[in-house]
Amino acid sequence: MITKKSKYAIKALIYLTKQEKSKPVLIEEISTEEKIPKKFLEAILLELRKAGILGSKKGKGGGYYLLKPATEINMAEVMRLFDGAIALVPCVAHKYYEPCEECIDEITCPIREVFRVIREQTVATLKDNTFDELLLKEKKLKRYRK
Amino acid sequence: MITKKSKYAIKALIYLTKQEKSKPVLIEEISTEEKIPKKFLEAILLELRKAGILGSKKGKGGGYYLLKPATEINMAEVMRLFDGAIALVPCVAHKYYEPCEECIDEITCPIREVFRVIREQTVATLKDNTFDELLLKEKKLKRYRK
DNA sequence: TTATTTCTCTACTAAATCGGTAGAGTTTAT
DNA sequence: ATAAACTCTACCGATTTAGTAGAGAAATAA
Repeated sequence: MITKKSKYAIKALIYLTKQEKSKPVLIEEISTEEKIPKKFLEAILLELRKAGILGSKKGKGGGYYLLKPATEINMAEVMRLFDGAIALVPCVAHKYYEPCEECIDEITCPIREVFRVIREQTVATLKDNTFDELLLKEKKLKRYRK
Repeated sequence: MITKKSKYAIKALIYLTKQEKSKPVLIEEISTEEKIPKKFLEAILLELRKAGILGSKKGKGGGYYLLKPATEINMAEVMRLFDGAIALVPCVAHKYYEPCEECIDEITCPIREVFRVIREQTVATLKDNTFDELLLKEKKLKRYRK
């Protein structure tokens, strides 16, 4: 399962994607609109800023805003930031590779093969979903509901 | 990430798949051969028995054995048993569905759409991998190494 | 029938992670 | 100078993970 941090981060980024670009949005506003505990959200937005995804401005008229266009931020990037590896076993992780401690022979491990495929599928899907794509999806879903 | 319990369970099942069927194998043997802590493995095998995947026999000549043919046990089943939902968010889980607490509108949630696709891909891959398929994969990998 | 073998069950525990909260500090605009 | 905002450090309770300990029950063999 994904952590709440990741889910909150994705929601906050969707919210920011909807705004007029470069206009800073208050933590407070995102917190109430998206129902994310404010203090927790603070930490999340800070991490997104340190990762170069968001920019911030202090003082009156301050807040957070997207640094990159929404076409260049995807779900894989965000999830890796907050949850670490996307892979289900460390030995097939890309950015966070580690041998499985209890593994006897990585090269001939059939479990590894399966999880390698799953990781590739998952990462591909997450990368396809940039934040503008997510907005598009939401619009489509809202049309269908009517 | 998958838990060690799941990984150990899969390894133990692969080991049992390799044995002459219906011949019980000692916990001790699986533990030393697959390098799984014995006491921990006991709990795992017990759970597999309660799930109807393994049978057991007590006393001398006892041990654990597969109850179903290896073509009818797959990785999805095992992982669900030990780790619960395969989905990355509860709202797209199949066997373990729960609404996301912080979700405002499930029907128009674009995040949900993405995770629904990922869950479908992952489950399909895990289901394809029955234990006889895993054995086959291992054989192929061993051939290639030579 | 008694000893031995082997699985079964309950209870505990140490460490890590998750999902936060508290509060002081720093920067910027007015 | 003051108020508005983000920034940073430190903490905390609950849950989960990865085990361990030890007694019990059933089956077999002597």
